[in-house]
Amino acid sequence: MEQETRLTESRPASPGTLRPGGRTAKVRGAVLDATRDALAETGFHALNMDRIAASAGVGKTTVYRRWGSPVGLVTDLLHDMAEQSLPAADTGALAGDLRANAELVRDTLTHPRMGAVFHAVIAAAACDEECARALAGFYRTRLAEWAPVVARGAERGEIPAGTDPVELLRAVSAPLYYRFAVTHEELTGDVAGRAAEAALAAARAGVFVRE
Amino acid sequence: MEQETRLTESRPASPGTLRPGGRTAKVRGAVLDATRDALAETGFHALNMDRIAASAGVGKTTVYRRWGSPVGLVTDLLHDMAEQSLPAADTGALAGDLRANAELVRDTLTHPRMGAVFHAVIAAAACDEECARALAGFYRTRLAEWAPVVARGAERGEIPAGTDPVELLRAVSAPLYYRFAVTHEELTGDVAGRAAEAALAAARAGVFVRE
DNA sequence: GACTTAATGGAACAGGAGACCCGTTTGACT
DNA sequence: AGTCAAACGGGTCTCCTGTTCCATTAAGTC
Repeated sequence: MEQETRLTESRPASPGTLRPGGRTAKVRGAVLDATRDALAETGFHALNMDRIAASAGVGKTTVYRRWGSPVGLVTDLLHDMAEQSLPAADTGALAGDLRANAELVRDTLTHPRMGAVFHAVIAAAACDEECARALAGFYRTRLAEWAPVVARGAERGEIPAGTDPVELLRAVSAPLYYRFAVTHEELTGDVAGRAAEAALAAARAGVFVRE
Repeated sequence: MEQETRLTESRPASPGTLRPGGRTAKVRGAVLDATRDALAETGFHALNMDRIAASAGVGKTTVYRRWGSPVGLVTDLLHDMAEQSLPAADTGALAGDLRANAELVRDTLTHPRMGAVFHAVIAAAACDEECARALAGFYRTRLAEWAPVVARGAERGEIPAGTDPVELLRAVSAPLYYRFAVTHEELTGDVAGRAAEAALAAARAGVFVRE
């Protein structure tokens, strides 16, 4: 409860936003790096503010003041990730583009460092409303970046006109995230391939046409 | 770290397994009920061993001894859920059965009490290996219960022979869990319907045929 | 280059989580 | 019914988490 008030009042105009100079940015970089390391090594449940402060070479007061809690750290990590965007593929055929998208998701989730971060983000989002909103926003922008790929496919007539691009892209991601977050199965190349194929087959059948 | 040793040494032959008599079972029931309540009210991050003990009317020593941590509580809750199984549908047509499956998943995840439990379980599984295994086992049995439904559909020729039943069922669940756990979007009836339709379309196209 | 103020960091402090000890209760077995 | 062992529960103690206070450092501004 006090966690929630701290987060909502410290995020919009928190320390670091009014004076985004050299030191403040360095502190944030060091803390977020330390957070990534800690997540990769010991996971979200062991995320400890004091240890983060120590390994980032920063006063623990600062960490508590600016981030408030492990969930706050992960949420900020998410904001940081949202700022770096990767370009979408363009192989000339929708099947290839969707396959590339599925492989990108797979690579991210199986990456030893990134995978741990995503596990943490999902756990944190299940605990905290604000983190959930940040996560939703992250995927909204990520999917929007790839939407033109689907639109081009529709123009080429590979899928029915009126197909909802984002809905199709969600269908590609869903099987991968389902295995990653829910059943914790291994993400093989097969799984990614089938995710792309299944989504495309459904799109061709008109399941994602917006009425 | 000490959490891990405690869990591994207390779960396989923990108190309560050697003497599954009246009191022990009552204590477990009360504690798991209190856990469900707490999850529904305040979520996983606020799960507090002392408060659980108090609201279950049980000594906190007992809760610490038998479950060790919030993750342990949620893991046991999961074991408890795994024991109650619901019968699979049989509408006579695969499309209807898959739709029923999707609706069942949707009802579970949107159920105010159950939804909170699933959020907690997913968060706990992201933190703890043993909980992740328990969750994986839960879905293995759940999906196995529905596999005959798909097999009947294949016999009726509604999908290609050789279609992997579990793979098809995963495809139905995936979009729902993706929205539930990752993007935290609302699970409308539309979403469930499209999940079933898309999975069936992909199956008809032969995407889930085991080579 | 001096001034103002945001941000940092060290130290001390309070509160609560979690472990331990040991007496009590209760189920299982004869 | 009586015995034994297992599980429960109250009380206590310790250590860690998170907060507060204040001096120090360094951005931004003139």
